[in-house]
Amino acid sequence: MLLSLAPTLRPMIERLRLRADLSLADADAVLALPHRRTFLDHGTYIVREGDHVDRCCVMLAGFVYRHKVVGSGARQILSVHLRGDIIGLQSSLLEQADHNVQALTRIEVAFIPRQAILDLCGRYPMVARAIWADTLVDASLFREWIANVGRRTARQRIAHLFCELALRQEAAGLCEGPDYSWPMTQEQIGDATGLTSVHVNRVLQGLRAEGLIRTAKQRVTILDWDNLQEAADFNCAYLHLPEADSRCARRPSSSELATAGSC
Amino acid sequence: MLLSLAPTLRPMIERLRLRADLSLADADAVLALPHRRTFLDHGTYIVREGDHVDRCCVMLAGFVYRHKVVGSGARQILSVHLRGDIIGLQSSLLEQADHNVQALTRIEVAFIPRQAILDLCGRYPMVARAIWADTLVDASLFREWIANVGRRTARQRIAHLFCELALRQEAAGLCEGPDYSWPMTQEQIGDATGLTSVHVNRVLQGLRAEGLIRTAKQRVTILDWDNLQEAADFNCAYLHLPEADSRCARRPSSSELATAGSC
DNA sequence: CGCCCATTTGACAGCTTTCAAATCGCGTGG
DNA sequence: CCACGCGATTTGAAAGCTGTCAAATGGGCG
Repeated sequence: MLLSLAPTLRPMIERLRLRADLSLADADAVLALPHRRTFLDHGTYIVREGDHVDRCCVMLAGFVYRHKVVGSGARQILSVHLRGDIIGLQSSLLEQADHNVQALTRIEVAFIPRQAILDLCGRYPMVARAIWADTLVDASLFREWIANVGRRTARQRIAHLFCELALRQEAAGLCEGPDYSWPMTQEQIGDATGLTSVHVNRVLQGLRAEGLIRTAKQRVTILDWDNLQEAADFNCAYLHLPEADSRCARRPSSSELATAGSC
Repeated sequence: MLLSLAPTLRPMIERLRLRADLSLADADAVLALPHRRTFLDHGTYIVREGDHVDRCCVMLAGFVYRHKVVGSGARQILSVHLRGDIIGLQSSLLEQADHNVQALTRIEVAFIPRQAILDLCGRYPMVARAIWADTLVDASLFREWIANVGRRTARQRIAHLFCELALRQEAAGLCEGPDYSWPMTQEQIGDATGLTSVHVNRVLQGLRAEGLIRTAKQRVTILDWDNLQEAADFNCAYLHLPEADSRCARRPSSSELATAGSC
């Protein structure tokens, strides 16, 4: 059942299995994809706006973020990505990249040639469907972010970002209780939520004072999930996580998590 | 070369041809898709958040918009769609719809069963690739909108919306000079840009006073494209319109358009 | 002619931004 | 082990863009 030889791309399989029912043959074909595994330092650009990209990138460890720079020089972060996420498909099917992708932390990734992906999709329809579905989930997150920066208060936006990254880390099997890694500075939180770092700082102080979160260096502890979720106006449906359906509206509290063994 | 029988889905072919090189066989297969053509009144919901959707929808005429409603009751418009756009693929590959799709005007659409699309994609890889690429362009627009509501001023956001819809109408072959149909009320412009209708009204007055645009009922005239584009911080690269490459950074002025015959 | 929705207008409150400047945290070098 | 350096976090005060709340005006349609 589990695959043997150098399963570098296993995070990719795990992800695609969430998006469609893959047969063993499908999974083997994915694992057999040609790829180059590498480590990259914090700050490294994976894609630059305007680039012509001919490969995609599977996240194995660490965090990256997509962003755009507007005319005034301000930066807008568009999404954050972690283990299992597949990025750069956009850029590889389209003419040129319309945004930047940059490492938020030191990362481990696998680069897969664009043509290998296209060939795979041509021969394994269910894999194609899974990858396509994954890009559609990507788009769903973008839509939620539009609503987040467009119609929520600063407090809600920031709390929402915490909820999203926490749940996605859980889904990727990265969590250990209510404690999550937190790769963003306050300035980056601002760039993700359309706020200034100064204001982010003040809102963060509020969330801490209310006992919703606790921050340490590079980590965050969610002390009160229920209230944080409410403060965030967060509904995880947009993440399209299978089996999250029932747990979603009211996700298990931190204490329940310990016994549920889901982490 | 041109196709004969009831080419209801021709707008879809024209769109997909922008996304990939389709053979005649590919095109015929698309035109042969089973579908139901219908007219729907302004305000009709095509997809509701939470729906389980089993069809997609090709726009033939009129405008629709996607939107979400946040906890406070405020609405955020996520995108506007016109002739040739294919919507509801998101909802048909994923479990349930994460946003609403509603008619902005009276519209003409063709509904295609989800399974027919999946079958088609399985048998015609280039069609699959074209449709996939089209959904990726969709995602690109979402990303630009995140940057728009997140990091631009009210004036830029609104001007940007005008630029986008103008260029997309041109690309769809809907325009007749610098005069475009404009299906949105000021309140809807606000919902699309994260502003209130009151403020939209004031900004609009500014744009008119500066001679950038002129609005009539349901229509807008772009009087000074170059300056509107500059006021909008608009760069059309994110639309991924073929051949717009060179015209993009500096698009032909209104006067040039008349002689270029591009409309 | 009258209703209803969209557009305007005014005054005022307020959430966020700006602009500095101080403090903190932490890896590095002496 | 401690000083240094630099980025990240905090803090303060003041300005400003945008929102809020009404109310008036305008335009289209039955």
